[in-house]
Amino acid sequence: MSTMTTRFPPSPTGYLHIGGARTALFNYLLARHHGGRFVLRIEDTDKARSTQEMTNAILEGMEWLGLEFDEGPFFQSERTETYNQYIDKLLQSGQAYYCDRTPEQIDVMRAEAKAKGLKRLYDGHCRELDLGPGPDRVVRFKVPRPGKVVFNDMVKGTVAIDAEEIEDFVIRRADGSPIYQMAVVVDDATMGITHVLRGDDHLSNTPKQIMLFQALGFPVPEFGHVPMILGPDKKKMSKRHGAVSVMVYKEMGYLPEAMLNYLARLGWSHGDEEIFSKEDLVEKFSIDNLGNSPSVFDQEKLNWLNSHYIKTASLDRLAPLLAEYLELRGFSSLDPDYLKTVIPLLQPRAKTMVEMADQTEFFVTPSSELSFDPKAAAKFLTDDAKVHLAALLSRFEEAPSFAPDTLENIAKAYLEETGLKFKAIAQPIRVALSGKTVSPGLFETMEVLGRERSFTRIRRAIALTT
RNA sequence: GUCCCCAUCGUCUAGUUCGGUCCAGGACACCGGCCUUUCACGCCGAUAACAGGGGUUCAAAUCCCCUUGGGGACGCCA
Repeated sequence: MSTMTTRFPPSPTGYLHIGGARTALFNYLLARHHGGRFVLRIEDTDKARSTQEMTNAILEGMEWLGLEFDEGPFFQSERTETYNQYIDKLLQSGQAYYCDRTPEQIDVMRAEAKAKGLKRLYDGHCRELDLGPGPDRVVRFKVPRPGKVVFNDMVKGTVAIDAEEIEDFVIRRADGSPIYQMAVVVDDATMGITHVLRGDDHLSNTPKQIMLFQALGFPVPEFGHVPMILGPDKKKMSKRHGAVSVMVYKEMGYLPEAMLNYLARLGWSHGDEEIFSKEDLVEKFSIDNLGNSPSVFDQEKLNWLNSHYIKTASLDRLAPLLAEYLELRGFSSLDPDYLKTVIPLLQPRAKTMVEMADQTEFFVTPSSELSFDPKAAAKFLTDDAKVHLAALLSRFEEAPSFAPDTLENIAKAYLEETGLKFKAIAQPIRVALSGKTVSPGLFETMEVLGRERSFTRIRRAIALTT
């Protein structure tokens, strides 16, 4: 029994999107779970649409998610000769043939077939013509007829397709370059791929590929087709929702561990469990637990997972990350130790790192530049409130310690003397400190800001003319 | 149109392999309440599904058939 080997074969004609990322994850997990190998192969046989930029983007996405591969990346564009050798083999053995029908002629043929209500498959015009090589001639695979391809899909069970449903498909273009189906089969065979786990959309390619494996005398790998991920409209994902680079999820403030966890649970489950680390997934992943109906991408659940991971992440992890997001909005050379005192106040409040960055802003904005939200100031920094702020300020200045408890006791003592309710002073203090009506707990905030910032800000609030 | 795949709460799903323990469990979201200095967190609670119809059976979410619905594929794209 050879080592289990899986692969992820993206085409560099687009970014690594949600669906691709999940496919990569499942293949990664399958290989890791069984102690096998995971191969990355870049399928760039379509020269016109493949770019280096996309290849880099895909690599970046996989790195972000932590999907390390054991071999590759291999590039199909560098293996043209190999593919052509196998195509020639097929030609020599009479399992493939040249065809001189032009794309235009084929189009006409398909249109006519459609008009007559027939299958719009290539009609096999050149199948028995025994044409030799020539300019503008493609090579087509001679689908064995009559015939039937039956295979046992790892997730869907037995799938059977009649050869009548499959046309003599092109395996080499007129320009001499090999086509996807050929490249995939040769690669999977020569790279020792034992298990092919991919999206549902490839199900109809499978019989073609199996025929190719057989014609070439290669062992046929195991196939598994995972249901697709749908958008909220239950249609195939569009740019509107997940069909963008997974890196935009990083930009939106998602943690890779949340993304990984979410992706794993889309179409896969392990009893009632919801939280899985990458290690958990490697340990628990099994094809048997894959679902077989399409699933809808739900950002709300991703949000929940993300806030979970934000709440449980270490300060050492979060501080540099937060600094990155803050830097994007112009805050540079921030003190990591200061951020580490801010973060605990924000962990239960931020669903994303972007939100955390939002909420961190007033902590890192220099007090002299802090602006007060006009509405908040008008409502809470009244003349009345300023009197109390001034009184409280002088008491806070005398505080023996700046611990939340101490501060709170000072405030309470003041309230008792004046007969005021906490609510009367809470928002004014908050607006003074943060410029806004929303912030973490007042006294924790003061502790983190420290004496100097706190006092400066309260003084500025008192001095503010509204 | 043809072929293939799929069908449990709004969403992700458990349960389907070996029908009974399921008047269907968990999670997210939503709603209500508690906590409370704002916003969150947290805690408690509620609403919510076996697409429909036929079978088989003492018994069906689980097996079979049909209908309906959804998805995918039909390229000298991958």
